[in-house]
Amino acid sequence: MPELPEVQTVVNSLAKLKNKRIISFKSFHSKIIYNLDHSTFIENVVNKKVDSVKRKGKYILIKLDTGYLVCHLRMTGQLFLSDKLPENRRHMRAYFNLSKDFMIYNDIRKFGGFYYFSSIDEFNLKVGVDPYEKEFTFKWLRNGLKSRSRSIKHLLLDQKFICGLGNIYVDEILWLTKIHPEKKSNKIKMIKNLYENILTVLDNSIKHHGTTIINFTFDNMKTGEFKNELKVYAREGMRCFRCNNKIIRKKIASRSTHYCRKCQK
DNA sequence: CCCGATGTTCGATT
DNA sequence: AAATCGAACATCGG
Repeated sequence: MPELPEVQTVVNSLAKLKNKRIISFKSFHSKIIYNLDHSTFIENVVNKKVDSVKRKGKYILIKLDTGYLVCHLRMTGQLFLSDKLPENRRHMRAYFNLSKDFMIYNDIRKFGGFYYFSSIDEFNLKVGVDPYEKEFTFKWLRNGLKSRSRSIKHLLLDQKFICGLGNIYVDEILWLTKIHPEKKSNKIKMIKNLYENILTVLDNSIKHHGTTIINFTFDNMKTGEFKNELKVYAREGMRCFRCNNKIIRKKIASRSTHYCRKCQK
């Protein structure tokens, strides 16, 4: 579910986590830690103080005294701060006790979870370039597209290339740039437009606190309003805002893809 | 009731 | 090497 704008929204909502200390960790789902066994994870995380909360791609990076507590929300994860444990704990998979309050992790589908990395280099192996990093330049994108021949939809979804884009925003960006999602990346002409539109779409969505279709929430059940700004995603059968043609939906790169056949070439 | 679909990622198989 | 598929899991709608 959450892509870069939603994860950024969650990171912003966790600002108060800075300088708090993790007193204890409790989990209710055995696969919640991806890269360590539970006792090793707890040894590394408990009694550490939070230095900063940032994001790379779709990962939430919580820098501790030593090492990084990393969270990925996958499809339905929700991470938020609360003074008390919620009444409804049906989907609560874990929580961190922060002495005065809690950081709670809910996840309907149980795909998401946590990592601990002792160094950021170890984490960085998992992802490519984030659109908000200085490495993300027009020239970098042009070289990346020219040197590959996959469909642009597939390439933009590849987290080891650009990290942070997912199914909603790739469809939105390609619609805005008038690029057909199956176009091979090395044949694309409007790379400058594509580069600018990646940042434009992400900026706009972050301003609206991301997109809530069904499950995305931040800061304990607040929802994102970018849903109202979507131009193609979830608009199958409706009219294209640009050319009035019907928006179609087709599986591309194994993902449900929305586009306008008439004005995306 | 059963089938398909859901915003993600990983690993196995073509 | 790159594309495709299923699996991880819960829920909802047709």
